[in-house]
Amino acid sequence: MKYQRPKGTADILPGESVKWQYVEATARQIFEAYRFAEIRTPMFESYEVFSRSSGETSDIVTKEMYDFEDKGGRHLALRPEGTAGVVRAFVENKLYGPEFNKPYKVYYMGPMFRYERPQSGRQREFHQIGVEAFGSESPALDVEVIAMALNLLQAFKIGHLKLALNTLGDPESRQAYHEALVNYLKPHFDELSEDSKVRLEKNPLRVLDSKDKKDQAIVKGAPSILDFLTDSAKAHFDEVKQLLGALNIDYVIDPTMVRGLDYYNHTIFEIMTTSPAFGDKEMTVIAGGRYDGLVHELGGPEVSGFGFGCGLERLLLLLNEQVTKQLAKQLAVYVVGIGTGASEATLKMVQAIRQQGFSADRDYLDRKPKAQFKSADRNQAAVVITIGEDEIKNKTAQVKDMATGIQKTLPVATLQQDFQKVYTDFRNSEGK
RNA sequence: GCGGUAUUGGUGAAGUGGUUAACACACCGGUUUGUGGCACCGGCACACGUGGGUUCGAUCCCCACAUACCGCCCCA
Repeated sequence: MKYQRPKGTADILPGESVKWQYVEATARQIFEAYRFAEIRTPMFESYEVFSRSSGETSDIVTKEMYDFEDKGGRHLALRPEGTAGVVRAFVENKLYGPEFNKPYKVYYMGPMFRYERPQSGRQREFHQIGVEAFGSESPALDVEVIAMALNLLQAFKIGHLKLALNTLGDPESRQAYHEALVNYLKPHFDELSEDSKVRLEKNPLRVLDSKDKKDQAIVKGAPSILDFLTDSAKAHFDEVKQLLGALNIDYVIDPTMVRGLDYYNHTIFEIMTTSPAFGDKEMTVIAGGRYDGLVHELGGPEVSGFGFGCGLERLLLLLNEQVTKQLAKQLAVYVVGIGTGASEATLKMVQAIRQQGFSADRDYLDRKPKAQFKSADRNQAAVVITIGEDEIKNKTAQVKDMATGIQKTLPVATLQQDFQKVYTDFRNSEGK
């Protein structure tokens, strides 16, 4: 094959795209119930928007960004995640101004790009649905957004959900913990895996997340972030837990959960699920948290933020057949033309029906009636209209209800002027 | 970026160093004249991811590359 799509990208074909439309439409519905409004930001931004927000040393910035110089010498990057661009837009458009509702709540959906090794549910161009809420430090906001994330997944009937919760505390808590963790790990340095030795230098919290057995044994004895929270950080987290309880939302505290992006603090969460699609292993579908310093970091005032990102490809892998089956679009009318002379009449008929708001299709390959009926059947046509020489002569057409097999002869004029009536008449007779 | 597995028609796949690359599904056509199912018959691979090499000869052996999938890193 001469041309192939770039590594890690996908063509979303008809049949697949209906699922995307369904997921996107459902998400919009839910978000709007929570009063989030859509924001659309560019697919690429100035490189610094991402390097500043995600952290200069984060993996995303150092090895996964698609960055390039444009013809004007600007250093740009394809967005690897959604939050940074939204925050930039929030600041640039001064959405923190007094005339806007607080919290300022937005959602987005679209492609993201990360240069990494593709795997199931993980691509170089992938899609996220995400939300951000700015301007409230209330734990109630944390909980509401988490609840919305759960709502989203529940709307798709995805089971085996697990909400994992942790807090990174405020900068003060974080620094104290950072120190304690490093002090704990240093004496074990030689026992750590090669990966973790590097992590200890770059981002010690990552060691907590190691999949290496020996590392995990060491981590077991490590201090917990929860013991290093300042009073206010602890109060925030306690309130979050209490409110989740008030909504009867189950969660598990995972003090070893960390984040790939540097901008998070306080509450962080992940929603995971197990599915055959991921080899029955746990896979994170939604992840998010609080990022109180980020708006300021990107040049805005001290405005807090809370949001999450949802991996669409991963979500799609979880949609079960029951949900997707009912998505097939039914064809209202298939027009069968018999004989070469019928093409004009057939064309006029499909056009007239389409103009009345119904879907209509026909044959374009001069196939025999039997083959045309087969197509009608395959397309799940509700009604077939047949036009042959006799019908043309008499200005009539055969109209057949495919479910019952009942066929009537009707004037062409009726079909072209009031197909709605014909259609509902058929539907009613089916009910009986 | 590292390690592993895979790559045959529209799809699922079988197969061998050597004249015709199984089988099934799908699709198209037919089984007499204008109607959806079933049955039966027939058709359907510029040749086995791409490029090199070994060989008298390779889809089957070797190398490189590409892509997919799995594990690691990381992550949605």
